[in-house]
Amino acid sequence: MKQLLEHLILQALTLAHENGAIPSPAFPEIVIEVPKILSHGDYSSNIAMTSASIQKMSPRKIAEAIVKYIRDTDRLIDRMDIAGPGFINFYLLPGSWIGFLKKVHEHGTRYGAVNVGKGKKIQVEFVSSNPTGPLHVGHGRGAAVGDSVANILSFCGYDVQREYYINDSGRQINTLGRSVFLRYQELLGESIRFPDDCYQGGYIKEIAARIVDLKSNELLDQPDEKAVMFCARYAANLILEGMKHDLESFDIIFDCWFSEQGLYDSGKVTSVIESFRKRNIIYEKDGALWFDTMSNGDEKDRVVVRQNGQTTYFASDIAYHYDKFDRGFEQVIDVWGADHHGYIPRVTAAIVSGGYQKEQFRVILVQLVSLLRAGAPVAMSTRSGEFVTLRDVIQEVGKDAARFIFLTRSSDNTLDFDLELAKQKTNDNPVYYVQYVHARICSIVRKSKELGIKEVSCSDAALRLLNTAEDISLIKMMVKYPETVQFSAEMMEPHRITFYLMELAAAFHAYYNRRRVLTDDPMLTSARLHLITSVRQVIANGLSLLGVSAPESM
RNA sequence: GCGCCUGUAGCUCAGAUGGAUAGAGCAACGGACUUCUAAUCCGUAGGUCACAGGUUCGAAUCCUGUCAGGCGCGCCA
Repeated sequence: MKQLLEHLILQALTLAHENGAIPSPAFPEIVIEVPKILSHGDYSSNIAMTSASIQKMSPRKIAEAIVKYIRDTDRLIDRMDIAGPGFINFYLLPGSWIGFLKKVHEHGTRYGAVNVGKGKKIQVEFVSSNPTGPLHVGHGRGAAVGDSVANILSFCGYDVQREYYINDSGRQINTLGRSVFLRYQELLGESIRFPDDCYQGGYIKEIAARIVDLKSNELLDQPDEKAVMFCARYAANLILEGMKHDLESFDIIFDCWFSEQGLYDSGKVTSVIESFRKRNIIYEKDGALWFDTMSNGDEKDRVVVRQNGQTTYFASDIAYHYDKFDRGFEQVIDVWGADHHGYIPRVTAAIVSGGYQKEQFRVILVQLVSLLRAGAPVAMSTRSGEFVTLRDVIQEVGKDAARFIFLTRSSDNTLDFDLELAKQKTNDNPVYYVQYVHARICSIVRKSKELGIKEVSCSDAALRLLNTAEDISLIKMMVKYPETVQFSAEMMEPHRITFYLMELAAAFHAYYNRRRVLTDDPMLTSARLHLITSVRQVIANGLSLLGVSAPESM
């Protein structure tokens, strides 16, 4: 609809200029918006005001010229007003809405899909938690955001790949191995001293116990280094399997689990460093190798090879991001916890050094989650190993509630996740509010079938009966859906879908309480069935972008 | 000290490209089930958009500064 009005206005401007009503053929971008106040029309444009300085005319005069030259060939517009400082307000004929309503059923599960991606290969990397301990709520938020962004992009025509980067090399993995090996020794009766910098959680003991079952006391006879290595590999694999399992029960399936160690094994890390050396963008200082990130916007240069000869995490991360582009992705999205934000300039710098555009790389920062129970903070300490895992949360509140709640805030904001609230079936917990719409409509449809009403395609004459304020406002809400999806895709902000769904749900519940769907008038009944099944379709489509189910009954 | 995020109703938060009278939900108060699911709806009340300047026809939105809270500033990941 907006595009249509844009077209009409452009046409009017051109005509007005040709007929000498306005002097300049230069027109600013035409913006159509839905006024906040109903009495300001169905749509409005500020084009007359933005043109004022170019045309050197008063906004109202320009507006008059535009209105005069609008050629409404499709008979959509009831009337046009010029209001306030120069807004042009459009009031549509009630019948113009039915064309938009029909589109919902026409496009079905694809309704709302705007092809902005045009097949562009894009990768979304998210979660990427170190395999040194179970996933917690914070990872859950990253998972919900990443997966939903991937859903939305894919829906909008991007060729999307979901990837999980496994940090299976380096010091943390070694620490994991040491932690497990110590517990292993402890289980076999040796007296140990368990250092603070080792992983304290109970899961370490469980893993050690499994190794005892598997290997009995064999590892004790091996050199420590070898035993630690075995424990590290074994534990990391086990933890990774657990994460896969947890993520699957969160309905998240990755296309690729990418190993950091693999970058070392294939020599990619060393070859990247070698190429930097040849290009003189890497230099030696204080016995370490530094990469020049400062000339590309970082606040200082960064070490890639330490004094002790070991590469840093940054080194493999450079190789990793180059590898992404080598694999053909035109754009690369990383979903990170906000505590890593300081890392963005150096990775961006590395990407620019590699000859890529900085626009090809985008980080979605997700702020912290605080876990609460009935308003009181739940103690979370990785150090003591006492924390509520993502698995616990899913088990307690359910996948749908968890995913929905993670997406009820913009990622820029911290989020309080209250376990008691998430379980409650009230308005405080909007998942059910939205899902209830779907279930309610399914129930009406079931009822209609019991009454012998067949869901046949509905005539235009019947649809024209949808002319009450409630009917029109529901249809308007649905017309807004594709715009919402598109904007959500462009901004990579899934919470916009969440808020939209809550708004649509409110409009439907209001409708339900004021208008009966199943009436004595067969024509009206079929029209309203058509209307509400459209709402059901949009709710289902939106929920699927969030990764939340649409139940047929509740 | 520097960087990033946040500051909007009592509480939790929406407010893209600057637009008309700043919106929801919760909590409070008053109503609506002989009728398609009351996990619902309707109504009332609630605001110096942290503060101070600036930009312009017009600012919650853009710029500068200040204040408050969070996060980060390793040859850790």
